[in-house]
Amino acid sequence: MNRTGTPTAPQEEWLRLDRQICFSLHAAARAFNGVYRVILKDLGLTYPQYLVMLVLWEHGDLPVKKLGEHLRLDSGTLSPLLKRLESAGLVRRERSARDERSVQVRLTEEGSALRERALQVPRRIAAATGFDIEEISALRSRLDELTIALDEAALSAAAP
Amino acid sequence: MNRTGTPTAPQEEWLRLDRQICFSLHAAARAFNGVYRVILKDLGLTYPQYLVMLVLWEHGDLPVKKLGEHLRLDSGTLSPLLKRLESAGLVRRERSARDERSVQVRLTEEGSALRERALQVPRRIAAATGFDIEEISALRSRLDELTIALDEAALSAAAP
DNA sequence: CACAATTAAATTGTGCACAACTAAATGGGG
DNA sequence: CCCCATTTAGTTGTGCACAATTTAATTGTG
Repeated sequence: MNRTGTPTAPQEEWLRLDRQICFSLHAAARAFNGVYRVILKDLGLTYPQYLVMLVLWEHGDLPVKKLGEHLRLDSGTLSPLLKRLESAGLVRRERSARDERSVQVRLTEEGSALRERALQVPRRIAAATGFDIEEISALRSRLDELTIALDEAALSAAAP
Repeated sequence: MNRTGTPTAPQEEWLRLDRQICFSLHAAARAFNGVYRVILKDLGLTYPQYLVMLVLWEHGDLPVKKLGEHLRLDSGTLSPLLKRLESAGLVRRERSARDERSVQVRLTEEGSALRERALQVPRRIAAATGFDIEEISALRSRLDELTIALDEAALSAAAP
């Protein structure tokens, strides 16, 4: 490799590197998932369900559409997930009166109350990473840059 | 926050930060997945299938167990995935003669040949990230550290 | 040798991600 | 005012991740 990032290594080498980076990200996401799984078991939440609850706790009641924008998830993922949160008694779903296409997701008493118990989660996760808050922030920034770049690339599709 | 990484922010603030880091990683993994999906469509592979093929191209034929160790995946995930790769004609699965519990995964001619077409994938992915090779390597190192720490934490389980 | 413990795959069941499609409500242009 | 494009949720089908269980082969130990 050289300082400009222009590939000089043979393609074989690139294939090996590709395995490393895509595998690393994949593995890290699953490792995170595993730690959350353990810690969230107490709360009866999965990791994606926890993400939904975090958004609702932060922003209050939201239509499914807005929830999906915050989380980059579509109704294909959210509809069944919200149905499970509803049968767990944490949210209610109500058709909006103003626009009958829209479904408002509302925290129940129980859903709001769960927030108190969730307050200890981030500390435990941070402890599990062994990273301090600045390292976490730095990594987060890198990942966000990456996500933005990748989303753009996915839009401009599959040109070689 | 302060320079030691000791939390001084209120728990409320931590909840917001937690949303950010776990969300960032989750989103980055899915964005990566999306770009691979587009690029791998040509090859008729999904992202996890591509990971399996990369390991086989690099290490040659392997038993399911070893494959799982390289990828941190168990037979619950690999068995159906390998079945799909087999019906796509890319691998064969054969019970080992020496140890009948073990199943050897072997590349077919077609599976080996696919490697040639895969050689262009990493360049296209790297282009999509917009990162140069050193940035990618640095990020990879960070993620690997994170994965190791998280795996350890998951083992020592759910102590508050 | 016999038998219990271990190991390797596969299977089953749950949940998430996403593409493709459907259904219903909305809103703007002729 | 009516029709049609758009918007919002939901549904269906495929594939992955993982826990729990099952089956079969192997290994270790008395």
